[in-house]
Amino acid sequence: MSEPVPVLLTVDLVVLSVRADDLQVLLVRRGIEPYADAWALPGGFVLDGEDLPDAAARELAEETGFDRARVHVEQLATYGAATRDPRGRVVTVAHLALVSDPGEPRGGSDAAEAAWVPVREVPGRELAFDHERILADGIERARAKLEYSALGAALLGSPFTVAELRRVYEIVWGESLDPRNFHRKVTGVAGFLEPTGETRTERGRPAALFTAGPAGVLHPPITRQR
Amino acid sequence: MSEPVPVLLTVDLVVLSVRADDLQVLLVRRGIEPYADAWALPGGFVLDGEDLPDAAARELAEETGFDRARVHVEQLATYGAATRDPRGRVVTVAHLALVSDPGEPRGGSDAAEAAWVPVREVPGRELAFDHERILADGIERARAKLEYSALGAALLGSPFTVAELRRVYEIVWGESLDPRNFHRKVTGVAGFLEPTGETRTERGRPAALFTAGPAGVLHPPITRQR
DNA sequence: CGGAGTAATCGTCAAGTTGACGACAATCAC
DNA sequence: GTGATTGTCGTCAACTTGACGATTACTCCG
Repeated sequence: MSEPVPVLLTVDLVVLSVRADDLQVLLVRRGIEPYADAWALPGGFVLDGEDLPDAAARELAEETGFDRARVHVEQLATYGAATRDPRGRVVTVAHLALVSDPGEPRGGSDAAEAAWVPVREVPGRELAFDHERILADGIERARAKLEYSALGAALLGSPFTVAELRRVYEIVWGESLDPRNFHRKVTGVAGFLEPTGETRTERGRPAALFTAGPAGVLHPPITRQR
Repeated sequence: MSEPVPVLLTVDLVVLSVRADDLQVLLVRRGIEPYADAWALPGGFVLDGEDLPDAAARELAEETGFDRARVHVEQLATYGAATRDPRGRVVTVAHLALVSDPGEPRGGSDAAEAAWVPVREVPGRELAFDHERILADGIERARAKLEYSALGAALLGSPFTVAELRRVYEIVWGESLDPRNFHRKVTGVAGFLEPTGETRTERGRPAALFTAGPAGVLHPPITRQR
């Protein structure tokens, strides 16, 4: 019959950001066994009495200094293969965090070292545990949600221009988008972009500035190629 | 510092089916404390050495007799509020299962009683733990995934007619769909429906029979009203 | 057998959306 | 000023959607 088996519970974070014209993920170098010196997703044990969203927000704050108000964090999936951690039964609830470019990461308490790594360079490095799979799932979730949600803005500081938003889509999806059609699309969906009335000039004609609007979902969605 | 806290791990199942022209969920009456005699989602503890998908499939088989080959099961989300179970720290990994009408449920081992309940009648019954929230999340997931995935077929026996599939959409979404446009849409998306060449007659003109095609995602999606 | 009833399927048309791309606007560097 | 650069607006054909008429192929009943 069902015997309850105690497990250890962790939260791991797929922290994505668009930096240096690239989709990057925050990795930490593990200081302790198992997988000492290997790169891994930031994360840690869920503390006594702590809810999962709290644990994820706490780990994110420890690693990046971001507080939960400024970033998007959502639960991704839970990974519980019996053999995923050699120490025993450790189950992790992975979360996806999208942050705007935070500059250099703060060294966290558990982490010997933290670094932003372009996601396309990750397959070269061996990540600890099943973190490569978790990362792949997180990236796919982010790509998919850009289509129908207002998450692109979470990867940008506020306010932002339509061109900056388009660049986020292009970088995350890895395909180029027509500036005119993208502009028509995002400005045409009610509640998606909130015009500030301000403009910002960098090169060329000044661009209007927007903040994320109240619409959580985009209907109809912005479609990527198949 | 982070002290690992052992937790007990369960899997709970939101088992949905379209029966008697209604979206129904499989509930069990709890035989033991806490929440003895209350209705709850079927589920149970993850066993030693058991992976999460295996645990979910095992629980599903125990409650419904369905084997995993014939149903769609996917991980839904993980619920871990510290106070969700009065016995202590119990974290549950909820799964969504979509099954074709299985007739009456088998009484499971843990469950004193099992019953199919129309989802719209659930708010009247107090479900154990946070199961009401889990159920709501499962229903919303099912509704959303019908739009862009081939999951509708998982709620039907095989083969099925276009009208049966449309009825599934109407029941799950709670809105009526134009038969002609629906037919055009689903037969027009490549790889979605596989014609068997057979027909079935009930009333009126015989309907062509289909099986689910190889396409996992529908592009463009079938949209429901907003 | 000949309707009447019922449901499946095909067609049509206007309205809306998309993709491709031309044109113009508003800035900066010189 | 001129040219380079980028943002924004417009246009047009191709496609998709929503509404709905028409036809087809059965069963049932007299």
